[in-house]
Amino acid sequence: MSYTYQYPRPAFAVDCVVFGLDEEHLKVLLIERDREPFAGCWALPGGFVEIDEAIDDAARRELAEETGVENVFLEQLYTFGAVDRDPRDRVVSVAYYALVNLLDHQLHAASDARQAAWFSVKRLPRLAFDHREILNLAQQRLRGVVRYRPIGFELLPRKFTLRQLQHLYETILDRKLDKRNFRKKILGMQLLEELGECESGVAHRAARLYRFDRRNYNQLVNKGFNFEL
Amino acid sequence: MSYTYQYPRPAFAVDCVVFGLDEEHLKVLLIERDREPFAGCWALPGGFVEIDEAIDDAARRELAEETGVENVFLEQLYTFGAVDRDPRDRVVSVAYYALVNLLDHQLHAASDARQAAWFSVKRLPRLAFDHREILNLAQQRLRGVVRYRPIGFELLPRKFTLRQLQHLYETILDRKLDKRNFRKKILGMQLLEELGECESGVAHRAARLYRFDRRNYNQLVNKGFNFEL
DNA sequence: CCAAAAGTGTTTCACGTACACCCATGC
DNA sequence: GCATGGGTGTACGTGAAACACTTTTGG
Repeated sequence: MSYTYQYPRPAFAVDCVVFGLDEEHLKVLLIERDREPFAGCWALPGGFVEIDEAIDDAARRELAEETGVENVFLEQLYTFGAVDRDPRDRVVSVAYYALVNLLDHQLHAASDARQAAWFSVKRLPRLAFDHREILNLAQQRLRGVVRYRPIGFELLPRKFTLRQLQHLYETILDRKLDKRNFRKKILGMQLLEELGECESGVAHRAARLYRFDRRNYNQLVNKGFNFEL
Repeated sequence: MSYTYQYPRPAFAVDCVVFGLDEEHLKVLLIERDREPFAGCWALPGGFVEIDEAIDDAARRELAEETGVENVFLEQLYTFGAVDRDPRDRVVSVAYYALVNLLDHQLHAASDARQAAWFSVKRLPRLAFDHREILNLAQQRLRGVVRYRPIGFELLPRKFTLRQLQHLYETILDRKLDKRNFRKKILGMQLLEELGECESGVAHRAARLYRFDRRNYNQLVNKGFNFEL
């Protein structure tokens, strides 16, 4: 089966930069490619868009197929279309970034990925194609976006402590924050619902658990509220 | 001549949302389509990307071909890829937004445009395809971006008065600003070079002319400065 | 001389920032 | 009992916001 057009067309792909957070680092989900070009090289999960498939859907599908990750926060990042970014053919790729809670997802490599694994953004292997450039832009976007939209929560479990939340911002923004000022500010926004529970299994005083109150956030936005770290 | 591929491929286009500013309104540059679909309908300038052409280059080329507008500030906005956004065929379009000084550009409709004209964003005709959606997103992006990047200047002549600059922000952000506070803040940033000249031909006291000091802005950024309105 | 916009300072208030100690828990 | 992080309040300074009058120019 083949398809013929009057003018040549680029191939059309998606790539996903999936961020996760552990106790130490900001991490990104990579796959080891099973095919040429760059077979054996680490790369962003992604692949070609089907002809009857919206781009966002393609990003979610490829992510699920190659890594097992599903139902996550996903937004378009940028479209990369340098003529020579793929050695085989002209390939235009719409890059997405996703935020997930690391522990929620069992990784299942499949499709044309040999394996899928988390890498610290500070210790990355060599990446295929222009994926390093895509990743850099995604990290930059993430830094910009967490400061004025409450999406950092996507990286945490549904119930989390203020310590975890502060650690999240410190990791992404790459600077220390003052504990008292952070708590004052974030609690003052009325976006966190205190659950009346505490964490357990820690070798120190257990911290209170909170969750992001999306309903109240939406109401506040309607009244003109702007989240800002 | 024709081109054959193993899998079907979307057609691949660009569209440009070109903003300009006059004494009254924020305006956008539209073309009247000469061909089906939507012949006779107003639309964003744009067209198909050549196979050996970077996407940005395609946006600039189409803009020049269809409207005569060249050498402008142009950035990628978003990629639109709904399956049914074009009735003929699957077409993915990378949208760009551009900022120009209205008076610098003589409009020359050509290529597949019958005419090109400026429309106030508050009084728009019906637009082809999903161009209204693209335009809305562009306007939203513009509002977001002028507040923390000094790109508003792209909409003004090289020499401008503080009045014009304030009017620009009031128009884009759609709210009144306090004259004294605005002047204090913008002059305090040391981004404007006073030219020692005044405007002429006005029926009131002539205002001083300034220009944006890009060199100094770049230096300040290197020292950690962040523009913020 | 009238209309129209240019240009200019001060006060007030909110918010960001800096900073240190006691408390609860697990081991 | 000790190590580890949890949790809390205040003082200071900067910057945003509110606000009105005089000056200049063209017609």
